[in-house]
Amino acid sequence: MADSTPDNATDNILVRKLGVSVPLGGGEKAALVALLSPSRTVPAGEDLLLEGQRPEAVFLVEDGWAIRYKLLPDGRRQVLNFVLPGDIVGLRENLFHVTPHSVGPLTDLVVSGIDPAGLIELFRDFPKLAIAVAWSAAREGAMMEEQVVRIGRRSAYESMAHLFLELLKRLQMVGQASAKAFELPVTQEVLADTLGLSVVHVNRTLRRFRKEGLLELEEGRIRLLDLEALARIADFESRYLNQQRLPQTKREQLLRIR
Amino acid sequence: MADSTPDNATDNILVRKLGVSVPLGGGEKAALVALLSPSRTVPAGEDLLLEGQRPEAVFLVEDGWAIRYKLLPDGRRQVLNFVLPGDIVGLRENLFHVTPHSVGPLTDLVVSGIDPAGLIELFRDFPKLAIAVAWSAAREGAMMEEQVVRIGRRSAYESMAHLFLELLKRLQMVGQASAKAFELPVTQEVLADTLGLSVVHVNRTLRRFRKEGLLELEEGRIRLLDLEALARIADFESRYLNQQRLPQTKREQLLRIR
DNA sequence: ACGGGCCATTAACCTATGTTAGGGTGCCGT
DNA sequence: ACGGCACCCTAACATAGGTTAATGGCCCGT
Repeated sequence: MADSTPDNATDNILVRKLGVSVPLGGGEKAALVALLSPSRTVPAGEDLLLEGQRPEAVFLVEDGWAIRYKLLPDGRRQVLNFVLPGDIVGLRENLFHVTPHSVGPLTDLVVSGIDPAGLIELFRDFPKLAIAVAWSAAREGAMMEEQVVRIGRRSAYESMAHLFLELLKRLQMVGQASAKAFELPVTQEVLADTLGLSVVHVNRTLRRFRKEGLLELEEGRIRLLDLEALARIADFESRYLNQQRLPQTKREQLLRIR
Repeated sequence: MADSTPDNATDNILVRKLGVSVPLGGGEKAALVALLSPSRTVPAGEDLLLEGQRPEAVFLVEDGWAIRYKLLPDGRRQVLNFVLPGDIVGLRENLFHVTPHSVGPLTDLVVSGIDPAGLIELFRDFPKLAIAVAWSAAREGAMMEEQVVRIGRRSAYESMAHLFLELLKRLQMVGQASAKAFELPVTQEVLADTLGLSVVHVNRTLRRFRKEGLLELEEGRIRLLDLEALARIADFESRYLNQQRLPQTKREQLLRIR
């Protein structure tokens, strides 16, 4: 849930996101904002990054959705994760001379460019920023790990519930979701390619959720009707998204399984 | 296929690995080595990191294998990736209050501790090291993406071939594999939990590979008999593992280091 | 107003993979 | 030397999820 102090509310979305892990001072905020070039809109069809190409630019997504994905030669597609407002695209990829995945918008995308060299400059003067960026990268890594578990060891029913809950939380953090509903500008095909399923089975599974009264989904808007039930089905644990500290006792419990 | 200059051959394994992306000078190498505490051996049963715990230490793995894994409450396990010699454990996790996954040795593990604060200190004096570490983290991210595609969109047959090829390449880079064979200290259950399959199906799939004369696997040693065929089956593309460094000019731009 | 896409939906059928249930081997502790 | 115990292997059967195919709605360009 986004911080609600008036001060934070007016911050740039990037500042707000990085500020979650490390409190940023005025100088840091200003320096960060100064790095951003004026925003422009990328239309829904046009990929920002293409697998196998040289990564050119680094973007901050200010509004809209995109996916990171990979294609197999026979056309199968796997969506790696969703890119939401506040996310940075292309920073990690910039360390390679060839991008390992593509990034394609699902909606029109409002982005502003970031000068990667300038960002690295900044790290020298504001080490906190380096930590904040590293933290954000680590969080992305944690989400990727959840994605592996979802696909590898959860059923379609479980993993779809898990995905919806993750999206809800992520969107709430950037102020783009209410308590239980959000815009979901995604076809069933995209869901299928995210969860490693077929379109037909995604449809079947959605039907089941609807029949059980767990969610409504129409016209690109989803409403999760029973968060408790969904979290139980998915074994959803949002810790990896907000990283609160575990209470002492629970931590002790977790120690010696298996 | 480690670099074979006598100079590199005697380098510490961490130096050797980080040096792949960014050439390191003598001062950098020495400073890095100075960070390492004397190595000790962790027995095969004892987890280095436990999901949900506070991450305490950061290790360099000097010898042996481990897995990063997650457990679901009902006991299902998903292996996220393999930790091989030269890999660092716990650095990313140190940014969180709570570790998102466990790390368990598959063999006795020779590790030496790294002082994370000291490492971050070093980044100030040797920015190249920061880039090298970031590069290594990005490479891990790329491997994780491959893991998602393997599990989500490849068949058991394809994804097992893909995994074996990835392991072959990774081990060759640290001098632990010959042209087509390597030690594989892994039960079929571990393979199953890595690929999101059942043990029985792993066994079936191995039988098929054997029958087709594509590999031999016995007593913890695997030999890939037809790399070409396996690569074709898996659509294996090793670029994400090699990732030559950026061309000079671009890199200088990025670093702004002289 | 029409045709063609794209998308959601459903039913019928199929198969890759899971589950259950065993048997065999080698190793380890007593 | 013996009984676990971990691991590999296999067969028989079960099912989650894939495939194919068809229908209908909606939007968009002409």
